[in-house]
Order: sequence, then structure tokens, then C-alpha cells
Amino acid sequence: MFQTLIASANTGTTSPTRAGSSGSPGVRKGQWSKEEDNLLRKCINQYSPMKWSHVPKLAGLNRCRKSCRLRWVNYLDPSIKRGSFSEDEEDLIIRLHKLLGNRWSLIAGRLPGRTANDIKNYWNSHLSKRKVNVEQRILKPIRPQSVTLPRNWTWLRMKKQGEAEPKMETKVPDGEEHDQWLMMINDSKYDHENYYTLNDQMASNQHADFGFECVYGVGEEETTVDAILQWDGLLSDIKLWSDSEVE
DNA sequence: AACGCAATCAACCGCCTCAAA
DNA sequence: ATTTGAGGCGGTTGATTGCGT
Repeated sequence: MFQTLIASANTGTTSPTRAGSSGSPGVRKGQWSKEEDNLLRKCINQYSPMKWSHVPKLAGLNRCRKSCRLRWVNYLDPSIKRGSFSEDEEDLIIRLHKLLGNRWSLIAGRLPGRTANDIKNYWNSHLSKRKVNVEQRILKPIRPQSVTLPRNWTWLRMKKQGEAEPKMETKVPDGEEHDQWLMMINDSKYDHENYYTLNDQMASNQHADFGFECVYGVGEEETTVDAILQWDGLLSDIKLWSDSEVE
């Protein structure tokens, strides 16, 4: 069933670049030729989805799996958007970077058609210099973290049953209760919204990663509060931007 | 035209996480 | 519990391109 498409691409000479780097001996490195691109494209179209480790053999390429994957996700994938970044995209990158730091894949996830590599390159060559002028104060990036919650926690149970989705909203804690943060949950089953607190008292027998959609306090209070206020603004912008993309 | 420098970007490396054996 | 392989990530490198002199 699995048949090598064409074996002729193996005749290319090994690139002299990056000599001495580790890797399988005899595996081709460096710039991809048009012929190699075509073989990879044809292979993906024909066999996808499949394991990347199978790709070099199936495609008839003398490349390692990582090189094949990288070439596809950063260059050949037809969903990749080419051309310069728009002002809106630039703005979004700056704001996301302020919140997330160098988590390029997360940032790319919010920019349809842009790859993490493209964004990283763009940041390093264009935006990182401008950032100094744009930022009045240094804000600590929020890094969404895993949360420990009790197994019987209402929302988790509902989430498993597909009855609740986290609403992308956060609230700054009131008064002196700095260690308590509220997460707003849209309770679709009962058609109302609840606030749940996350605090140290919760039993540690359930682990859940809320990823991008959950934000809560980290670092100094002042910067955290500031960042969360920005976060809410960012989420609104993302929604507006996403909506405009659909139209 | 020739040269040097800076900017850009494709590609690689090493590391990490996770799941399966 | 440990090992192994695959996928994915951020940091870095080096070839290419553009620009000024």
C-alpha cells in the first residue's frame, strides 16, 4: 500500500551549510529544492494524516522527519498566509507578546495563516525594536498555568459532560483577598453565569490545564492587575478581529 | 561596478512533553 | 516504573538580499 512516490530526489548533494551539526549521516540538509517540495506536497496530499516519521520514506526524500515537518508547517502548507503583516496583525502580535512572552506557537494560534516561525522572525526583525518605544512600563507576561482543582468541582464535571464552556473573562479580586481569583463560567445548562473562585484551600486531586482561556494572578499584584485589564481588552479585540475575518 | 554592512528569513539544533510499549 | 519514539517548541545560525558608499 505504501509505495515510495519517486526516489529521484535523493541524488541532491548534501548542503555544506551547518556542517558538523548532529543528525543522521547522509541525510540531506539545507535549502529545499522545488523537486523536494513537490515530492513532499504530493506525499502529504496522498497519505495525510500520517506519522511524520513515515514521510521521508513515503515521499522518497533523503530528509529527516523534522526537516519534512518543518518544511510543511512553515512553508508548504497551503493555509499559510504570504505577504507582509497588516497593522492589525502587528498590533495583535505586540499585545499578545506583552501578555504571553515568547510563546510563538500560542501567538500564531491567534493569527490565522501565520506560522510561529514567521511571527518570531517578524518580531525579531521588526517589532522587538519598536517595542522599546511602545511600552511605557514593563509588564510581566501572563503565562496561563495549570490549576489544581477538586475532582468534584462543578464546572469540571459539567465540562466533561459537554454542558459548560469557560467564558473568556476574568475579574480582578476585591479587597484584600489577593490569593483568590474569579473565573467566570457561562453555565449554558442553567442559562446563567457563575463565578468560581480558585484558591489554595482547594483539594489537590484533579488537574486541569485551561490554557489560553484562563487567566489568574501571578507576579506582583500591580502588574498582574494591569495585565488582566489588558487581557480583557485583548480578548475583545480578538473577537472583533475574528469576526471581521469571517466577513 | 565593487565592496561592506545590516536586515531578513529559511532551516537546523537541542530540549521538552507526552503517550505507548 | 522505566524506556523509547514522535511531535512540537523556542533559540540560534548562516545564506541571501538590499542598500549605502
